[in-house]
Amino acid sequence: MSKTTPTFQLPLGVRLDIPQITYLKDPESSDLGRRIVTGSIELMDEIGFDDFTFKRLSNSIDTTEASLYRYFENKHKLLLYLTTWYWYWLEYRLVFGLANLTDPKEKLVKAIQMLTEEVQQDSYFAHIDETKLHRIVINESSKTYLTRMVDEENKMGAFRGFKRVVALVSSIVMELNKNFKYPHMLISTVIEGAHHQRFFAEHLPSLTDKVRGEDPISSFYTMMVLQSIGYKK
Amino acid sequence: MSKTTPTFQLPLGVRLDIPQITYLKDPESSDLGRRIVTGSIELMDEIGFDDFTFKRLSNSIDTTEASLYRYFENKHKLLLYLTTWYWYWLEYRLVFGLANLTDPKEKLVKAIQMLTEEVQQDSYFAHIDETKLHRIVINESSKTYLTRMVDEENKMGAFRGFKRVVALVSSIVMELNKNFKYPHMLISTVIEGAHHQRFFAEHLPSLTDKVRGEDPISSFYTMMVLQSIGYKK
DNA sequence: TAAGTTTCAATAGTGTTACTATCATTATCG
DNA sequence: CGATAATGATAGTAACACTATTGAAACTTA
Repeated sequence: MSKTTPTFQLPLGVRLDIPQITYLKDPESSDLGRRIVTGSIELMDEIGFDDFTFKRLSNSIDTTEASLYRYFENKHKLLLYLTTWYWYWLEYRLVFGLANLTDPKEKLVKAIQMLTEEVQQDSYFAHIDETKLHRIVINESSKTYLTRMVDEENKMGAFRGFKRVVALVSSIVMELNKNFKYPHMLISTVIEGAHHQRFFAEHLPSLTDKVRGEDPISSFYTMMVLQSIGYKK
Repeated sequence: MSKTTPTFQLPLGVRLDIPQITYLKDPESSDLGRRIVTGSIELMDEIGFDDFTFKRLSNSIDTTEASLYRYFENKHKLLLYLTTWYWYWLEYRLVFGLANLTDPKEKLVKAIQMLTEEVQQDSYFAHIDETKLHRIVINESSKTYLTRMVDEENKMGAFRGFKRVVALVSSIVMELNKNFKYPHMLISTVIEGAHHQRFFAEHLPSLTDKVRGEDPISSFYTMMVLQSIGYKK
């Protein structure tokens, strides 16, 4: 037992098994590691990925640059770790949230909801602020793959988290319409689209639409999916 | 008359009026300026925005770093210039391509086509390779707004080009269904979505779908738009 | 043709970032 | 208690993103 942060037992003994390409040393394995994760979410949410540096992070969590490099090769890999964590967490919540449902339409609607809505919950996992992490995913996650290293990193499984979520929800689409030709395109469009729309709503509102009394982003994508797969009431 | 590059008269005397926030000195106003634009498209397409530096550009077009800084404040602004150019060019083509059509459905289908298909044409404008520029837009355009400076740059009109394209096509959507609640969301989803899907098709294929004998990206988004606005044959 | 003005090249220099390396110190664990 | 792993402290390097200054062409206008 560590004497500093309490070793919080994850719900149901779950442990998110993040691919190793993202880190050099598992940040879950030490107190410093967890502080790096906590602190980087805090700082990146505050100043954004571009201004985020290992120097600033080391100051804010009171350690040294050199120590950070023992856990993560560079800040890009750290972002990859954080976003991957988010996808695995989302997958976990999806599987859990859909477990008891039998009606495929209901399953799909709930899944789309979970993919597109804002994250309110907090403290599922001790040292991670999911709300802040979600904002980071909205603002920065495209930057994980829009790089020269995509192909190489992809080979090593860096994007497995995102792919699994897409595959999971696509399979529900196929339950509802087995002749649908574009399930993956549809779902990856929804996920990335919802992120961009949240960004637009905050910064470039003329690229979105506001509707009183509802979350237009969730509503729009739910409607869009059902219409696209030709769902009849 | 300049003695170096021939002063190519733009089709119909059109001149794309790119907002000034993107540049310090109009690159259309000199030979060096045009070489910067040509060379940056070439180089950025080749090595990507992240590895692209003013030093490398100055070497490749045989000028100095300092000279580049006279035209563009930094490489971010240069990317902004290039993508804005692309949006204005697209808007121009859209207006032109839809001019003779009266049936709103036909107009919408053609517009979606133009928004989502690959750019084959070339040499509309003398010193710009539109095919390479389109690849840059696909790979890098999200980076123009996913920054800390969005709000500030937006105030100064930096994203007018994108907004105008979205507004233009949204208005066609509204012609077809005046009660539709999410025209801007729909169209900005299509544009950004199509870019991402092209990227996925090349690098992360399990996030897309392939269909023999058609361009699945154009087909998917055309279908998606028509279904979403509830178009009945 | 001379003078002014714009344009660009050349060079140098600064602060910051993204690392890498080394060695001392402190926990942890068998 | 001794070994080993984890961290801290410090230093240093190469590249990058600029800024500043000066001087030479070239082009413009009187």
